[in-house]
Amino acid sequence: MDRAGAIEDLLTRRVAQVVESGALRRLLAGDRPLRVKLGFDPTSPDLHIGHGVVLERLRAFQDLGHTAVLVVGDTTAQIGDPSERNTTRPILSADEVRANAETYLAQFHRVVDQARTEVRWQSEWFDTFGLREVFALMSRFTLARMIERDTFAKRLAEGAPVSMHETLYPLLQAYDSVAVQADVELGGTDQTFNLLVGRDVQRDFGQDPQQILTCELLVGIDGVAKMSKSMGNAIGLTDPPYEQYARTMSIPDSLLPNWARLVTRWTDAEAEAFLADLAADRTHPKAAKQQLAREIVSRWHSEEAAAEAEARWEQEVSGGQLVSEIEETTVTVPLAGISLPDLLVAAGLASSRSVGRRLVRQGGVRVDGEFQTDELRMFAAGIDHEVRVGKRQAARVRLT
RNA sequence: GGGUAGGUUGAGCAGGUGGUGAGCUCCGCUGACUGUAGAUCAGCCGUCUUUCGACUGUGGGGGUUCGAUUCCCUCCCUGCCCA
Repeated sequence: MDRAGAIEDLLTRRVAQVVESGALRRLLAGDRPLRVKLGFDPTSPDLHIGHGVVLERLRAFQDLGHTAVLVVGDTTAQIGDPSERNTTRPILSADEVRANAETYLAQFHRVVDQARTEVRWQSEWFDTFGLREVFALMSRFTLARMIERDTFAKRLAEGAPVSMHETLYPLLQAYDSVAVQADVELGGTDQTFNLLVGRDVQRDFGQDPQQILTCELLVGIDGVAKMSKSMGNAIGLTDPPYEQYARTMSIPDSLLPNWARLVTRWTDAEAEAFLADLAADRTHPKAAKQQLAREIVSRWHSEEAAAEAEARWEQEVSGGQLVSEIEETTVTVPLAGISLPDLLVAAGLASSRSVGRRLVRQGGVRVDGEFQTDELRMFAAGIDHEVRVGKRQAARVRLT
């Protein structure tokens, strides 16, 4: 791909919106290496494949000779991004923040070139930020402007609490752009408001406002909310191959377009062809999803890992035979033996004895392949058992 | 500061002004069906209990009472109105 084509691709592929695309095009056409900012809060360090979309755009900037500027939000982490619903966040210790940042960076550099990345910590400028500076920052913004933001507006309408310090979050993130002199900032569409505030604040500090490029959001495996670790609907970049494969297979069919366009290495033409075949019934939805799952695992692990994961999934889930390696637990059995519900609890397959009893009654428990009906069955020490609950959970239990 | 409405099991609610709140909808779990899921259907969905039952739970703490989710005191948290 030539440079013009690469620029075009950068500005359109998986991109939701470019603020002032004309201005960004002129910057990209110039000789000056641009400073392309991306911020993250070191609250939860694990990246998921939805983040991959933004990282890949950042990498595309690098490939055109620009510099990635990663801002570690060690200050704003203590507020919590208001675009997440949860208001209460634990205050992290400095050590936790550092550890999270390290984990994050290791995953980040799987996509983004380390050599052309500048890592900056917010505390660098915010630790010496005085009340005067806070005043200056706040005075340039109005309450009306702040509460027009959709998440605040929504919470206010619902009668949910909005804390004052949360309104500070966008301002602090915006000031980061001043501190690192960002030319461009990237983010998901949920970051649009924060990114726009950055432009205003930069103008106030005499800088040219940054250009903004937002990426399409990936919908989580529940098919409803955007992918997020805290929602439990995410696939982590470092999740093991089988995990990634199986979780991809569990997405609803309706999500295939969203995923095919965002999380594959396919070109737009390839993705559209894939979707056209699906729509015209030339591809079975299951086969299509398997193709997608293979692509995801291949991308983050390897083709071999993807093939293995698929073979295992076919056997275990599709074929209904869970035979693979299972976690092994050792349980010390009292002289009288251990009852089935206790065994389930000890193996971590039930949260309480009552739950264990219910599972047995509902016919969801198998021991060594046999469905169990007697919730009072006792097990003696010395014999190991393979215990399964439902289709997914299993443990090998060593009784001593 | 004044007023007012609230805080009930993971979430959202109902109920409840002294005589047993485990009731609903989500979520979740198990089974059936399928194409793995989803959808649909059936069941379950506080803890303990060989099933008879027992215990815990209505923001925290204290009080009155034979008995408190209910009455009283106090503290914490949230919405709205007024200033």
